[in-house]
Amino acid sequence: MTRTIPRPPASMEDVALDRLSGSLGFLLRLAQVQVFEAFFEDLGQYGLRPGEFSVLYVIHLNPGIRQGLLAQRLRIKRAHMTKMIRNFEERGLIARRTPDDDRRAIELRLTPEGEGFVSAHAEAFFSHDARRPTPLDPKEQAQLFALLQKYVGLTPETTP
Amino acid sequence: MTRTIPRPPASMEDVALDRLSGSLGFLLRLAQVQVFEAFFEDLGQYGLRPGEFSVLYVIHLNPGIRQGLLAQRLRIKRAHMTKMIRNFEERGLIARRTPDDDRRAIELRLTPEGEGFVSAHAEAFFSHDARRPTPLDPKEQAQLFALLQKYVGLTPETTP
DNA sequence: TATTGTTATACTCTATAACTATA
DNA sequence: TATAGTTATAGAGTATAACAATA
Repeated sequence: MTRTIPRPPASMEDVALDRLSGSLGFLLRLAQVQVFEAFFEDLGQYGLRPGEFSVLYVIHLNPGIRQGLLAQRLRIKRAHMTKMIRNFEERGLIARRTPDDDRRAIELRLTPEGEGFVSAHAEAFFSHDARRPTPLDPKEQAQLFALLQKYVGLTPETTP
Repeated sequence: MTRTIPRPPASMEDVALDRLSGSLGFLLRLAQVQVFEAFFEDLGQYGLRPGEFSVLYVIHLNPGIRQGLLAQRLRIKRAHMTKMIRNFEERGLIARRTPDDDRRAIELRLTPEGEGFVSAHAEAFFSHDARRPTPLDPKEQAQLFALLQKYVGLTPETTP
């Protein structure tokens, strides 16, 4: 019986991960880093950030949506949403309005400039996934989408 | 032809996401927030954080691994890894050693305390996924793992 | 009393670049 | 000249709690 003295790994492929490669959180993190890296490489030059674009896009789809509901849906903390929204307002991309029936609330809409920003970048944003070569074939990609959507409790709206 | 005036959404389910629900980055973010929330709810009381545990676990599996290689494998920035490692050293969980053949480098090993920490928490950490009820059945979960592993370029080590 | 949004603070992680000591 | 790790700084995102205005 020979006991192997472990030699330190010399390259990334050498590094043992064992059960870590079966941890959902770990895999999601690696995947997200990879996706974001590709995203910035591709679209960072336009000053387009995924979180920001998502917020504007959802306001575009849901004119008059309240800040809190937007934060809840996108899983962004209310306090952070306040800062993002103020930033957008300063850039002239959104307009805020207090509705008469609840003067605590704030309804959000895109300004014409905001609509312009969204339509100018929507194609680049949404076709990004498709343009990137991935190790997954189209069928596997569709499966991955479906599983993630189910996992997070979203019914696929794009493929009804 | 009636043109519907869009009414602001009143609840999360009402919020239209359209093509956003087909964006990989968006889905990964939602999934990760969900997983991390569940993780902290479950294991936060032990001061166990996913990133930290992963680092210790990988050192445990790969004694003598260099800091840079560790950072590369876990996709943690080198500058940030320096801080994490120093923190672990201050807590007595890891030991650093400069090898003779390359005095620039630093080899990392767990101290007995570090080994104790890892073995004390490994079961809780790795069984976390399994204990959590998810909307996915076991077969779907296995599929999701396999697809994510393939996406990030990991061969499944746990199920060879 | 509870809710909507705001403010303030602190912490984590990231991004970047300049620095040291070795090679 | 290049590499391994360090330091410093700035920024994004998050977590938390206290607060004002309104319901």
